[in-house]
Amino acid sequence: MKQYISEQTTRAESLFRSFMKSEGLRCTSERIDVLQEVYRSGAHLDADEIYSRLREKGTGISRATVYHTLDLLFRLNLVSRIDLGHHHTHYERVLGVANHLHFVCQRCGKVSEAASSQLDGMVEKLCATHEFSLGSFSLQVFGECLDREACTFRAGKENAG
Amino acid sequence: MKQYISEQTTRAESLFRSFMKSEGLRCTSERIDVLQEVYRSGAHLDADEIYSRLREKGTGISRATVYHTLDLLFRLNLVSRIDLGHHHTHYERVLGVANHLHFVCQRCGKVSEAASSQLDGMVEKLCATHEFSLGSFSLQVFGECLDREACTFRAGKENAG
DNA sequence: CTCCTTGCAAAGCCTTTGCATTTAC
DNA sequence: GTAAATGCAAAGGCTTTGCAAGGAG
Repeated sequence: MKQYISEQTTRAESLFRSFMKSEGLRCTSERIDVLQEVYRSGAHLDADEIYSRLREKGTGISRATVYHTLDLLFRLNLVSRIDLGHHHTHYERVLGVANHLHFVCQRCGKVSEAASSQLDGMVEKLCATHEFSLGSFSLQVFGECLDREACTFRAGKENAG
Repeated sequence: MKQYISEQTTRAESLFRSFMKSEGLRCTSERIDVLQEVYRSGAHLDADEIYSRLREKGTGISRATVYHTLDLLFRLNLVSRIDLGHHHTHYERVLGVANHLHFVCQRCGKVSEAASSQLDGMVEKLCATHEFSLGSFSLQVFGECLDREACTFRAGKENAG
């Protein structure tokens, strides 16, 4: 698994470098840092979490740059935006995790994931039918954990709105 | 179609009334107004659009009440929250439109919809497997219109971020 | 050398909150 | 009559923007 993430991170980085070159944009260390943070964590982070993690690692990045870079990565379809019901955007890597969805419990706020082998194909088929070029997609399911013992997670930042 | 929407609006309203009764909450005219606005429009509106539309109709509702009510309707799974990449939440009716998804063009900002007969069943199956009780779901696909002539839509509020 | 990018701080926008008033039941 | 809901305005929190300084190509 660790191997796999590292592989996708490298792949994302090299894709990013060619995108940048073809668009006449610059590959700054800040941009690479943001890309790596999203890819290595493998979780759904919000802009502030990315900012804090990078600052903790000693990167002197600013919030403005984090937001700018996330916009850029989103436009290039290297990260996807997801709405977990917290009234602010979360970001997630695209490469290597296309076929999954999020369950958001409206009672305890917990976010869990599920993979589906069908999902990817289905979205691709729908895009083809509707003349749409697929960049990224996100599927959120809101509801409640059925396992009431598991439904206890509470943390300020992670609770459903 | 108009007949169908009206039917779903009535169904939503009566469901809403029983929910309210069972929870000991009150059916105020403001709450009914918000519910009807979302159901009758049939589109994905944001909180401010709902507020403006109701004000234009002469309803003296406040923004605070619109937000409170949308929270309530979301918790009751009568409306769903969707993220169309505009950094603020849009709302959509749940009853009668479960099996559809949104295409968001990152170039022109246009949002279009597609229905899928498989989608609903697939999400239900995944919920069952993962011990999750389905309230509502939303699927957004970000990418670009392939039909370049159609890809021209530009309007401040509706552009992709 | 150019002009893209960064960082800071301020501004902007959406959403929530506190409190007095109103209202559904 | 009483607890719940509304409305206003202010506060809060996430995101964007303007501009000077810095840096990649």
